[in-house]
Amino acid sequence: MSSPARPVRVRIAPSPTGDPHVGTAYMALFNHVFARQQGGQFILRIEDTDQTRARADSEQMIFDALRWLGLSWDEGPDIGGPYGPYRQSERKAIYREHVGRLVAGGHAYRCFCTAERLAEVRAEQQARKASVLGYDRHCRGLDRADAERRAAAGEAHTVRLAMPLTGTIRVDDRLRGAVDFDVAQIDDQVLLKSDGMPTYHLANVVDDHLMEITHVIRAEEWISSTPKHVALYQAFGWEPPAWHHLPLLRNADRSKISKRKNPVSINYYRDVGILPQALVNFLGLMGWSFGDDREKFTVDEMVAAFAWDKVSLGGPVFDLDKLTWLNEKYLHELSHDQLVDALHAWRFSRAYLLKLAPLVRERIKRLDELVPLTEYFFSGDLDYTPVLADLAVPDVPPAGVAQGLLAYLDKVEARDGWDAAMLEEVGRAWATELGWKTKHAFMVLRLVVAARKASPPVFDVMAVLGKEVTRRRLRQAADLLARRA
RNA sequence: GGCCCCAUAGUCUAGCGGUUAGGACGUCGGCCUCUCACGCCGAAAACAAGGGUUCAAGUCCCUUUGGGGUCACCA
Repeated sequence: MSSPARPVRVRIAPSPTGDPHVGTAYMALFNHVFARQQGGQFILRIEDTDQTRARADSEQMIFDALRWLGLSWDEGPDIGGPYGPYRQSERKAIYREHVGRLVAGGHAYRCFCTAERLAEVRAEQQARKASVLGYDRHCRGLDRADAERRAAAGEAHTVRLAMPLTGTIRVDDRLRGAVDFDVAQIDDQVLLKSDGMPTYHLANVVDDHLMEITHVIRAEEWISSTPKHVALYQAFGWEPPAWHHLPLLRNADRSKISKRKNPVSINYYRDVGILPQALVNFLGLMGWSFGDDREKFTVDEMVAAFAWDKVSLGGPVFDLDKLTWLNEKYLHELSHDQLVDALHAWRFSRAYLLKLAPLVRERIKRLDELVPLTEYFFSGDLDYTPVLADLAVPDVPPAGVAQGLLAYLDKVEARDGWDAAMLEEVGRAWATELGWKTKHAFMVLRLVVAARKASPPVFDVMAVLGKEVTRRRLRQAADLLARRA
């Protein structure tokens, strides 16, 4: 922004820790639109520095979901580019070298504090209701040569940023104006973890600089860590990008959108038959408008009309009803041919029927029984009213059943992949743990996913139904049971 | 709790000192119609509160209230 000749380069940096998130799509849309309008580049960078949370199939799902939405990128791990690698786990040497520079310059220091000590410090601060929580800078005063010796000897440690001790740091947010932070509020952030991986803060600053990112367009939740990033830019002697913090998508209760309260996986919307152009359009309506009454528009139209001053900062509630209305508009616009294509891409494909075939083959006496038998595979939310009485486990109150269902969900989500064997393995362990007979436990699951007492093996049903729809049904049923209690 | 952000109907939003505060979703009513849906017409529904500034405040400033975010070897 400071030198107008510099081409606009923006990025999104999702971490592959689960399902492709609508928040990722939301940020991708605004980055993509701005880059295209400015004739710049949009970069996709994978922030996979947390090995404990990384999920094997997650990265590919992010690519697929964004492609499905039509939000293309110019550089990324899958297509390469002149600023690669675009996967942070492949850039460890770069971060290490930069941290070395910081330490040498006195802008960072090695910290040998154990997780236990940090927990104690935190507990102590909470106990005395300290106004400012955070690291107590215990290792900041360590003799430098001594610290280097300990590190060289292999002693486990992290590297922390030595924040300025007095003064304020100004974040010039392009959407809100200047935001000042008192450095007394900010502790010495870990830059390099003891496993040698960088934290987000370090990796993000180093990569944004090296990749020549000009505008950081990200969610509002980052705004309070931005002063740390600004301090890092200062420590490196680099010029920070232009900051744009967009509002957070919200649940109906206005908290930050979360899977506990709202479907957040892009795959969910795909699986219940939302068209990609409707989802993208809807996301464009969240926090942005043409300035007139236009609500239905394409990405191209948004690119043509985009302006930062048309962004509103109140956190928008993600309203499924309005998304559905928009989807209806797009659906009605399709030709018969296109409708059939959409249905085919959704569930009426040979591939999907092939998944259904083994489940129904022995259960139908005539072909005309297929549809009534498999209706719940082609439905979104189910109506549990007819089976409400059966949706129970002997001697367990409804609230307990609800909790049990959510517990199953948690266990299953902690695992990679989605197949019947895994689902059953988790299911058996879960039933044992709760002390529920498998017969009862599995019947409840069956009623949740199929809303009927007769179905193919429940874990096969869940496998074909997919994670998103299964998750939603478990939550809906749990909510229903919790409300009855 | 500290710090930071935000504030027009239940929801998404227009408004950028002078408007009967506009549009959309949802809700309700009606029309159309063999049914349903679509479509069309209509209704109820908002400037969080209090102080300023100004001839004039939804619009500018302050305070309060409310909501949110953040305070990890997660991003």
